[in-house]
Formats: sequence, structure tokens, C-alpha cells
Amino acid sequence: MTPGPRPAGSREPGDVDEAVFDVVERIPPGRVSTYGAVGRLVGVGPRRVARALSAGGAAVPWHRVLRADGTAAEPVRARQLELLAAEGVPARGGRVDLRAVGWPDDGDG
DNA sequence: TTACTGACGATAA
DNA sequence: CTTATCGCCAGTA
Repeated sequence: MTPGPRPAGSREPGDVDEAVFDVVERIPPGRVSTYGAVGRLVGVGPRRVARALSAGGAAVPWHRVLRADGTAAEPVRARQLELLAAEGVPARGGRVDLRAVGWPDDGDG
């Protein structure tokens, strides 16, 4: 598949975006995740997840990805809270309770 | 090459 | 609660 030699275990930039989109599509409706959580599942940093969504997030439920404290990113804050409310995710003061609808479950109890 | 920026995260004060 | 700093990764000038 790959036309040229490259270090084993590494991925091409495009593949990283695909991996991010794949995880985001796995987030069930009515639930939310975080850039950090998605990044850990994919194996990249949270900033790389944000970069991927900013580039091609339109094809995935990007609105289910919030910041670590349950708040939405500035450039999409209003739009994101609107979409979340439409699928039954409550927000309080522009903040979502990750302990209630966070995904994957932390197993906290 | 260095410097700046960004849909982030954690910690300190 | 807010503000500031550092670490992180990638893109752009």
C-alpha cells in the first residue's frame, strides 16, 4: 500500500485524522467525550484531535467532543451546545457534566 | 532555522 | 471563579 519506506508503527497524517474520526463516530448519541479522551484512544495529543476536527469534523458528530472540563471550544461554543441540547445532553452554564454523560465511562460508579 | 498560533490539558496562585 | 505558565503536536510564515 505504501509507495515508500517509512518507520514501522508510524502513521501518515491522513491516517491519524481517520483514526480520530473513527473514535468520534463511536461516541453514542446523548453522550460526550473530550479531546484528551479521544486522543488517548487514538494515540495522539489532544491538540492533534482538535486539528483533525477543525479540518474535516463536518463528516462526524464533532459536537460530542468537548474540553476536559465539559466546556465547548470558543469558535463553536454556541453551535455545539445547541446540537447537544437537541439530542438530550443538558448543559449548565455552558458546561456539560462529564460524570453524567461522559464517554467512555470512567467506571467511577 | 526560529517564531507564532490553535476547536487542548494540567497545575499553580 | 479568573489569570498565568508549561507541555504537547502540527501547520504556517
